[in-house]
Amino acid sequence: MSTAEETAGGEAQAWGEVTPDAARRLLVAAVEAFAERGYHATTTRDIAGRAGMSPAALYIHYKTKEELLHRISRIGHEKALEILRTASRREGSPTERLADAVSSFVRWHAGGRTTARVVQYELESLGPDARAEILALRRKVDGEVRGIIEEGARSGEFEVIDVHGTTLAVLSLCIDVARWFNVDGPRTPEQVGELYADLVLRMVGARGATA
Amino acid sequence: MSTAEETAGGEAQAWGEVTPDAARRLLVAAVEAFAERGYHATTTRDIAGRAGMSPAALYIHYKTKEELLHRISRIGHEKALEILRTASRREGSPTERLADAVSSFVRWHAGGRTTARVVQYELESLGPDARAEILALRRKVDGEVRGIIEEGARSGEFEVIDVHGTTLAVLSLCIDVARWFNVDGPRTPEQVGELYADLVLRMVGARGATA
DNA sequence: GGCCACACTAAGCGCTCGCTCACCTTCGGC
DNA sequence: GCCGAAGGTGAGCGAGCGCTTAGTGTGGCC
Repeated sequence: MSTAEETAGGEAQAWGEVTPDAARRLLVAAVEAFAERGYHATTTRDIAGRAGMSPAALYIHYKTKEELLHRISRIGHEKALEILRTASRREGSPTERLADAVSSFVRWHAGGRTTARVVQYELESLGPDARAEILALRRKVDGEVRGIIEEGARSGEFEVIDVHGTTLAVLSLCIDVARWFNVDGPRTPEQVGELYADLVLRMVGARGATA
Repeated sequence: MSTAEETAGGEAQAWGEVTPDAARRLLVAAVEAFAERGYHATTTRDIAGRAGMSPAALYIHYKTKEELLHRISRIGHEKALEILRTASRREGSPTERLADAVSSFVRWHAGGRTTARVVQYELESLGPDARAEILALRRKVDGEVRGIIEEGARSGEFEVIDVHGTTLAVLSLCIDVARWFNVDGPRTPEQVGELYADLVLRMVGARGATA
């Protein structure tokens, strides 16, 4: 924990870019509500209430309830993509970069579980246009991970039979952390990140994976 | 595809035990609707319509919409548990049994994706009592997989640092198949099952995992 | 053939949903 | 000190929700 914002109820630092203050409070309230109950089970009255406002206030800053989900989903996916890009483009062997990518991606899913849940599991609540936009971002996310695995396979550093399938599995493993991770559980996000990096290196047959 | 029931729209054979006929049709309709749109976004009118009945017909066979979800969830979890128990209790080394468990568990999640989605992702839509009952079943599911991994670790056949964490990851990997698997995609459930069995054997450091 | 239990429907109740609208504050600029 | 824009509220709209109720067909049993 390097900053105070990472404590319970936090994650808010990620939304610093959202500008009028009231709009940000509504967005954060929506993230919490969507993560707790799901998009369809959340009412606009609940969101406004959490933000300390009347139900009508929501519609000053957002056209519809769906626009809230869309905004959350886009910002979240951009953040996820940025995390993987940073890991992918740093210096180092494919092994090091894959371990870095997995551990930081997992840390984000565990530590920011509230946000990650909405981002990863409420995709289908979006309308067709918004969903298409988000799916394009997801393909880029896939591409970053596949790139590292492909490189390791080409160089002989990894032993992978099915690059596409393995990429899918690695991402799936990381994403599902948002479903089961429990803040009050026995593991910190850092510990899960480390464990998962090790497991993934084993999956790709990286030489020197923890024996 | 060994039987006609496994074709599109199928999965229905799994509900053979549900009687009378109308109650089963409603249950199958509910599974499809919940999987497509989620529990909260599904209306009782939609379920009844899919089953070719009037909205009121639902309440002859089920007390509430939630009872439908509860029934689906319980039957599904029992089926999942049965699959893992069969693999866990057969003869063979931990390696063989783990490969069998993962490949059959994954086949179920991919082939019966509709059902598996509801079973795995609509848990939180249940009320407290029903959820507690289902969570007990999930702990048994965990136990079956952990048992195999523990045995392999004890005998030295596997190289596992964190048995609990690895069990969690293996199950997570299998379960998430229900989220991403696409019937029209390039892989059959059998192929995904095989791929995943290999990946999991690598994760546990099984000797003789595909090199 | 009369009767009842059962499965089902048409209509609709009470409620809550997403969202709107008329109105009220607050505040910087002149 | 007045003014308009920006940000907010209270009340309430039409719609659709989960679920109920009164009534309808139908098949098996004596």
